Amino acid sequence: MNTFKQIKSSATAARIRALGARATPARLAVLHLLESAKRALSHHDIEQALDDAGFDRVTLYRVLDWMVESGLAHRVADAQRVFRFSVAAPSSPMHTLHAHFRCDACSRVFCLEDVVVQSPRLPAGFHGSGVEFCVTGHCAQCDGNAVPAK
Amino acid sequence: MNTFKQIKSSATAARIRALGARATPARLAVLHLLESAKRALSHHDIEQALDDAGFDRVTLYRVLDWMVESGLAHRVADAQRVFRFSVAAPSSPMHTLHAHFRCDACSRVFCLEDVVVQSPRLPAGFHGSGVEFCVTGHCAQCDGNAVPAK
DNA sequence: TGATCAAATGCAACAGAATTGCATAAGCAA
DNA sequence: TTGCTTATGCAATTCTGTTGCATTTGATCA
Repeated sequence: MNTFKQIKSSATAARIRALGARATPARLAVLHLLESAKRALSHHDIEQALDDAGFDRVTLYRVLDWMVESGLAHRVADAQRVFRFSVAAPSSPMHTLHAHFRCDACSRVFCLEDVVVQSPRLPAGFHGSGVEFCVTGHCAQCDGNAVPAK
Repeated sequence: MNTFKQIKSSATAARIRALGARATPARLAVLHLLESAKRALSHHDIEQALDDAGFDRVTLYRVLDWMVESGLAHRVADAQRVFRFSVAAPSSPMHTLHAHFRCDACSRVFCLEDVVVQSPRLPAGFHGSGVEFCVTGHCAQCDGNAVPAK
């Protein structure tokens, strides 16, 4: 397992400093976690995954807020009205054409990378700047299983 | 303003009784309100709109739960992780192909009646049963105004 | 009408997610 | 290493929604 010292000079740390922010352990850990996750994580997921490091709950909230503000991550409210976070694709011009899949059984949220979302025609006077698109159903692990995955 | 007596035998009341439920003042009031609203209302919106009647907070929550259960209304979690409710179109087979517009300025949610949403292709093993589609931006009243509409 | 009874309500307490204030700790530039 | 600004940790609070339970009431039937 990497210590803070070891990853302090990593590309991730440089990316954080390039934004004018400090490369702190909490930011490095959360960013690494989100980058390695294939799905959108809740604050609770992140807290459990980084339990060893012992970050304060509020610190994680603030790191996530900062990531969303600086464009490193997306934030969506899931059906249980809990925020979920996923890394923003660096190439994506706006984090607006993002699609998700939420499993009704295990409540996990997956990013649908290759789904193209187009904005529909809107009523007169309305101007759209972003689109949220979420499909619900059963994920590959839960489909056909009585017991939800993990 | 209509008294409870006056609207007790209305078509709305009959619709409620047809579902095997009692036509109570709270249900009539909420149903009337949602039917006359052009947008999805939060519990807070509803509480304020029906302030005169003095319904308890919990009663409104339970009426809304009942409406969703019996198919009279849709419920979605908005970007601020607040539930919003809108009447279900009686003809609509499933409340899955529903599209919304959320104003970034005033946070109100509008129903986009005529937008057709189709489910995208999903990864192997995934099975979708519903779709949520929400466009964000500025509504007709807030567009170009510095101060958000009410 | 009036009695009856399950369904609905009101009140209080609770629960979970997220935010705010403030004193302390720590990253990083000089 | 020093100093300053940013980030963190802790406690308390807000906001949204839920649960338990005693009381009231809508609708049925005599």
